Amino acid sequence: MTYGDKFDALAAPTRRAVFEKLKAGPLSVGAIAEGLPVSRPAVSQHLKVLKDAGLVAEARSGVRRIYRLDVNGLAEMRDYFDGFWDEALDAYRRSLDGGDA
Amino acid sequence: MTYGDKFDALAAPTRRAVFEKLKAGPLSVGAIAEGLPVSRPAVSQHLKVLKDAGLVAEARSGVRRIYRLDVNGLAEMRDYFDGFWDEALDAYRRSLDGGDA
DNA sequence: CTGCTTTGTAAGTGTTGACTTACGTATTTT
DNA sequence: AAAATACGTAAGTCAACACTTACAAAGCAG
Repeated sequence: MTYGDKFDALAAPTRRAVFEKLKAGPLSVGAIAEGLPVSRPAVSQHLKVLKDAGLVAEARSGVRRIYRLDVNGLAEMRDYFDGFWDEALDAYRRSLDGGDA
Repeated sequence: MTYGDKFDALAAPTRRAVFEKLKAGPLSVGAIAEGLPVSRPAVSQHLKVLKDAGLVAEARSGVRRIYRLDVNGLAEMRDYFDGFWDEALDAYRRSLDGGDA
């Protein structure tokens, strides 16, 4: 549930493909696996990692499990990244001021 | 130089530590390695990955090499993430409209 | 209740990669 | 020029992990 887990979860290309498929909306495991070049169990394992990282959420619907993006997890990651961005820009401006004038 | 390379570069904890050290400003390789629980060559290897991913830039200064964050690479990653965020929110709102009203 | 569908999990395998030590190279200093 | 500093690179090792097949569980249809 930390930043590191999220970056780590998005590192593997297949897992990123799973994640991006959910951009369009909630999907069942089978629907996610369709078109991907890996087996369905592999997709299940990727979904577990994404869920543990707080990037996706799960809902039962009969025999299916519907996965969707976790908006809160996305917000956390965006906040972290925005903070990083601000600090980096500050340091960049300082380096221009003090270092080159 | 793509998004995937950037996420992959930030997945490894040590490499993320190297990256975050550069938030405060440019540093030499030795200064980066100081305090980290890995050898200096390991830091060199991490810096190569970060540089290939477009996240850091290098400058020679005498016998030292000064590394700094690559603002352009950071901007690319932020843009990708913002786009993702927008699409995800759209899909989220659509799912609330059509699915639950 | 029996069978079919959908999914998660266990166990095993192969590859990737993070790390180490040893060495080569370039630049500054005396 | 010789020695010292700061760094990158090569080679090897060990653990992590993405993936597979086989199996178990849970819900729905006949």
